[in-house]
Amino acid sequence: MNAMTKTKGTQVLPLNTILAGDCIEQMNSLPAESVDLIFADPPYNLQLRGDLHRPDNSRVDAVDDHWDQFASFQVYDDFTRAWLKAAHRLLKPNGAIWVIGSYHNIFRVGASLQDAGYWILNDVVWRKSNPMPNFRGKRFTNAHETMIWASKSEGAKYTFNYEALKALNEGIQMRSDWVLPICNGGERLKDANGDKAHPTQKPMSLLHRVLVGSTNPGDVVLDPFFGTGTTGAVAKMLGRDWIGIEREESYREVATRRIADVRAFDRSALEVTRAKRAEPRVPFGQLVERGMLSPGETLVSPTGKIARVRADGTLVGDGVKGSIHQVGAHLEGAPSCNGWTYWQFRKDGKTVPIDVLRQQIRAEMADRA
Amino acid sequence: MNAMTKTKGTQVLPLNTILAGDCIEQMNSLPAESVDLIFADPPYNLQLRGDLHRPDNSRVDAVDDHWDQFASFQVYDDFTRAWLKAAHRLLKPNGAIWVIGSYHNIFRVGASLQDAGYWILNDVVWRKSNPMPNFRGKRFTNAHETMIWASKSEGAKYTFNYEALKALNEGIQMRSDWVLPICNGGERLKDANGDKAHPTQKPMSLLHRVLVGSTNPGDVVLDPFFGTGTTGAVAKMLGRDWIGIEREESYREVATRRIADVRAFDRSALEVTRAKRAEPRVPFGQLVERGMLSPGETLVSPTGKIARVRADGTLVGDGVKGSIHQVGAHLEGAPSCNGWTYWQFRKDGKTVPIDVLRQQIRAEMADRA
DNA sequence: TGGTCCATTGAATCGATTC
DNA sequence: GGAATCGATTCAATGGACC
Repeated sequence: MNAMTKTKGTQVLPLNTILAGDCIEQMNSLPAESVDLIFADPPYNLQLRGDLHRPDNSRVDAVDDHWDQFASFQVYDDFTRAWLKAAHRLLKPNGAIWVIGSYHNIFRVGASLQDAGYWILNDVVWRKSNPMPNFRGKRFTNAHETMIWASKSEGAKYTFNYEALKALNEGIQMRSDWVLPICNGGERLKDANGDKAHPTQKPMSLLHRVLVGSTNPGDVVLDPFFGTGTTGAVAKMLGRDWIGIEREESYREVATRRIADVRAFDRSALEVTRAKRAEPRVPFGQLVERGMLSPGETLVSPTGKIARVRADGTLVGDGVKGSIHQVGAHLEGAPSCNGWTYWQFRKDGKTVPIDVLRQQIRAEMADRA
Repeated sequence: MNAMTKTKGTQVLPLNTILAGDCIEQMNSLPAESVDLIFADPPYNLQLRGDLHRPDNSRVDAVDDHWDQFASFQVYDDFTRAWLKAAHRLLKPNGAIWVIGSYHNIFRVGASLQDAGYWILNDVVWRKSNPMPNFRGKRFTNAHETMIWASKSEGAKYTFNYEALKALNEGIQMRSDWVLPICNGGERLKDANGDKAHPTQKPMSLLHRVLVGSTNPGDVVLDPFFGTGTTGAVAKMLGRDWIGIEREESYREVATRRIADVRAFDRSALEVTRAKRAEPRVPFGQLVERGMLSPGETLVSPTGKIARVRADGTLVGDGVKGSIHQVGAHLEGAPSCNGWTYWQFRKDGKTVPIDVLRQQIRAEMADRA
C-alpha cells in the first residue's frame, strides 16, 4: 500500500492507511478540517455494558425493562454524539458525511446529527434487490437500509456531481432510493474457514455511487468504522485518498490485503460528466466585441418577442434596456430568464440560439489552455 | 355518518367521528387502552427558505402552512414527546402505531418513539412512483417518505396479517419498501377554487396496505392528525371503526363530506393497493457500479468502432462523450442507436453484447422480486 | 371517438458570483 | 457584508384543447 501523507499546519495526514484503535481517539489525533468526506457504518449490535465506554463508568441499575432500554439508548446516544463530534472537527468546512444504518439505530443517529449542527441534505434508501426473507412471517421483509447525507453545516458548499449521477442513471436525475444488490458472490470476503469475514460487508456498488456523487478525484475520504475496507477499496479504484480506522486486527488484515489487490482505474476514465455551472463565464458583450453579433442586429425569442443588440452588449426590447437576461425576463413577465437559451439570431435564414456562439468561445478557450 | 360508541369502563369511545381541537387534549379525554391502531401523519417541520421555481419559471406551491412551523428542534421534540405519550396511553396493550415523516422530522420521531417505550417493528419506505423532481439539481430527488411501525411495548402481540399482505403482493412476501403513486387525479380533494384542499393528502393505497396488514375488521383506528380523513375513508371501506382528531375546521368539513360518500367494502378498496409492476429499468451505469464493466475498459461495435467506459457510466469514442446510445449514434452517423445491442465487451477472448449483462441483472431482480 | 400536444402540478430544508 | 446580477434547472401523471 502506498502510504502518502499530506501536511495540514504542523500536523500530518496519514493517507491510504488503516489506523488501529478506537475511532474517537484516532480522529482526535488527526488535524482539524482536513477531510473532504466521511463515510460511516457505525455498529448497532452493541454489547452495551462491555463494549462502549460510558462517560462516568457508573453501572446502570435496571429498575425495570423500560428503564433498562432507556438507559441503553442513553449509552448509544453518548457514543454516537462523541464520534459525530470528533468527525465534525475533522471535516473541511465544505465537507460532508454519510452514515448508514437500520431502524435499530438510524433514528438516533439522525437526531444526533441534527443536534451536532450537521445539515441533512437527503436521506437515501438502499433498496436491496436480494434481501434475506423474513422466515417467521411476523414482520415485513427487511429489504432496505437508510443512509443520511449531511453537510458540515447549513449553507456549506458541499460537493454534488449532479450530472455524473444523472449519467449513471441514464439521463434521469438520481432519486433518493437506490436499488442495488447486497454483497455476495466473489465480492464477499471469506475467512480461513470459508465463513464470511465480516457480518455487514457493504457492496462496492453502494460506495461507488456515494463517492462518484459526493467527492472529486484527489479528495480525502475517511471511514471511522472501516471493517473490511469497502470504502478504501472503492476510493482507491476511483482515485480518491482514504483513511480507515478499525479496532479489530482481523478486519484490518483482511482489508489491507483486499485493498492491495485493487487497481486504480485509469485517470482519464475517472473524468466525469461536467456540470455546466463549472464552465467559464462568457460575457454577452464579448460576442459583440468579436463581431459575432452586430450592434443593431435583431434577436428573437421562441415566443416571438424581439430585441435589438446595442454596442455595449445590452439589449433593447419593448422599450426596456438591460442584459440579455433582464430583457428576456421583462418580456416574459418572468422572475428570471436565461438569456443564453432564450434569445436566437438569424444565420443563413435559420434561427440559432446565441448559446452556440458562447460554446464557440468556450471551445477556443479550452484549445488554448 | 354513523357515530357509534363503545364503552370502556365508565367512559365512552366516540367512534366514526371527527373530534375538533388539539390532538393531545382530545387524546387525554379518551379512555386508556381503548384503541387498536394509531396512524399519525404529524407536521414535518419543513424549513423552507424563499420561493422555489421550476425551470419553466412556474412557482412551486410549497407547504408553508402555519401548523408546520416550529421554532426549533427543541420545540418540535417537546411536541412530539407529548403527543406520543398521549397516544401510548390510548393504545391497547397489543396495539400498534404507524408514524409517517420525511428526513426533516422522522429521525426525531423515531428516537422519541423508542424513548417512550414503543418497540419498532419495521421502518417501511414509501417509494413514490411519481415524486416531485429536484428542480435545482442540488440534491437527490426526494422520492420517498418513511413510516415507522411500532408496537406499544417490547414483546406485545401485535396484529400482522402476513397472508393478506402476501396476497396483495401477488404471492410474494411483502417487503419494507412499497412503491405507490402520490395522491393526485380524481382522488385529490379540491376546494371551491379548484386548489388542493390539503397540501399533504396521503393516498388511499398507502392506508389500505397499512390497515389490511395491521388491523382486523372491527378494530378501532385513531388518527390524531386527521387532515382530510384518508385514514377514516379507508377504515370505513375496510369495516374498521375510526376516530379522527383535527384542529382546522376546513379540513374537518372536507373529511366529513368525503367519508360520507364512501361505501363500506367498496370495490375500489380491492383495487386501490395494486401497484403497477413497472418494467425494471436498468441504467447502463449500474453495470459500472457493480463492477461488471470497469472504467477505462474498451467496448467494440460490430462495425469495428471503439469507445471507452467512464466512471459515471458514459462512454468516450472519437472524442465524443455521452450515453451508450449517443456515442453509438455519433460513430455511425445515425440519428439514433440502441447502445445495448450495438456495444460489445471482451470476455474470455470473445466479444459479448453488453445486453447480456443487463439481462443478467433483470434475471436477478425477477428471481427475488 | 381517438390521438396528439400542451399546460399544470406534487411534503422542497433546491445559488454563485460580482459589485 | 448586503445587493444586484448572472444564468442553471424537471419527472410522471393528469386533464383539457384541438384536430
